[in-house]
Amino acid sequence: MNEKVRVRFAPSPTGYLHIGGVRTALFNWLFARHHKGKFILRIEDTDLSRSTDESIRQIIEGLKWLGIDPDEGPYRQTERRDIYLEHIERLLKEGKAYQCYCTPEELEQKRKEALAKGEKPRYDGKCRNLDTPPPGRTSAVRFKTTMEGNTVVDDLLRGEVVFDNTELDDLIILRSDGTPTYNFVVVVDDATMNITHVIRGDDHLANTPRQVQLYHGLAYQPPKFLHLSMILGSDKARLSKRHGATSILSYRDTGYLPGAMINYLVRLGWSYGDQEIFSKEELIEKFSIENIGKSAAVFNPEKLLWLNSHYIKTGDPLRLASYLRPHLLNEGILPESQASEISVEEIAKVIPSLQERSKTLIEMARGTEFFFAKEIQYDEKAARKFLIPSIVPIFERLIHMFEKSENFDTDSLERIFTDITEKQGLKLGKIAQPVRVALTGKTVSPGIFDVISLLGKERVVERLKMGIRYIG
RNA sequence: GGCCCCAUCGUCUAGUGGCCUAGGACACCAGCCUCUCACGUUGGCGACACGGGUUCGACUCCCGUUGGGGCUACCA
Repeated sequence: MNEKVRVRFAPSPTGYLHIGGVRTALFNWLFARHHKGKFILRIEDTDLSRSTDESIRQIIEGLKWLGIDPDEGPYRQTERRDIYLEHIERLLKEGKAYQCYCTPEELEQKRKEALAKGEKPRYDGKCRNLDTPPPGRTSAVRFKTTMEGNTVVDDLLRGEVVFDNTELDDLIILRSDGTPTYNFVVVVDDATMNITHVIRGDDHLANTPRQVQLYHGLAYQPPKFLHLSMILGSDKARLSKRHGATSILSYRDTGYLPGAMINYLVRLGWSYGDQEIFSKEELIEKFSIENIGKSAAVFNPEKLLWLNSHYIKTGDPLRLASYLRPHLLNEGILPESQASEISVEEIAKVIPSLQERSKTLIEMARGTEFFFAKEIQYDEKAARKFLIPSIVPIFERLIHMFEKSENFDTDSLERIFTDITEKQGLKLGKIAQPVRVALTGKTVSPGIFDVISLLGKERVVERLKMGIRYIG
């Protein structure tokens, strides 16, 4: 690993960027950063019919949100067509590949027959030694696979994985429409981009012997391989839409912090003793292949939530404020005009009062309503229960005390409340709840002294008076 | 079906032949704290898939079984 490390993340833009892909990207990125190497983003868009620009946009946006920044790319395979054709030409010239005139329909037919007989469907090599091409047919190009002996994949995680070459067949490297196929371009790309380590999902392991043969055919040195185990859903099936949100951006949009996401994902398949919490810098320093696990991991939303709440709890209010702003807008707490104008400093003021009681930024956004709302709405049940005539004298007393109080910090406020509860022989709860409802409209809020202090004398007095008017 | 990978609490994992009466974290349950909701805190529940070897000694090594996952396309 003293050579310059070059790794890549190579998603296909055929849907949203999902959790599993992000974990792969993260491991590649950490590996590159740890070894001071390069992390390259490459879009595998050889399947024209399924690739979309929207998907590419989402991949880039998702990685950006998480701070998984590429050093090179995004490269797009559709832009590297000439390179692939050159390589195909070379194989053809060297007799290592050949034109295949079989139609997809014929192939499909043969596959069905093989399956029906309980055999493994393999290409029968019909066109392999054809002297005269059948007229009027388009052709695809197949690679001449070596079918004797075996191919060994040397995997950094799993050791030597041996495949019997009789399991393989001549794979198509150029479709009849002139576009190259995945197993071929991935080899050409990784070779020509000087990728040193291919770290990717387990689902690619079984295709790797084909790729190894291609490396040999092309006279390229294969990279080191490392196949990560999959991330599964709660039913142990491969993670998919059925398991709920799997798009990385949906986590951003539902109030998760990128640091929490990274911290969660890295622990799916990697560990460092008993440690659970890692900063990015720490991960870069500590990440190593030796501590990657071999077994598949089940995605556990509860633990992600816990990590998110941890990061909210311990986060810097100013930083949290910038993440909170879009949710303030989305939740309708602040109108668009105001949301863009208000400073992070202003937003950050309320945040400490909510850090301990918010598991997501959405929860936090909702919790700020008392602070940002011009006029508060009473929750009907709360008002009926707590805004009752017997509380009016207390409110009046509080208004009086607040108005003559010079300090409005939580300590001074607590003294005012203690004074009242002692004189009246009441428990704090007896007056805190009605005050809470008068000030926030709800029975749930940050600590009452925090609420009062944050709101400031003027608004507190105003809302208490409004409460009195409501009662009377 | 064939081939390949994997196997410690419900979940993520520590464990690299004696340190294990198997540790931590999430979740769950109970107590404490308390102005609401939370936070916090204390305790509890809870696993080496099974069967054979190897060894003085296996969670750790080997084989098999079972279970799960992946691949088996002119998808990636």
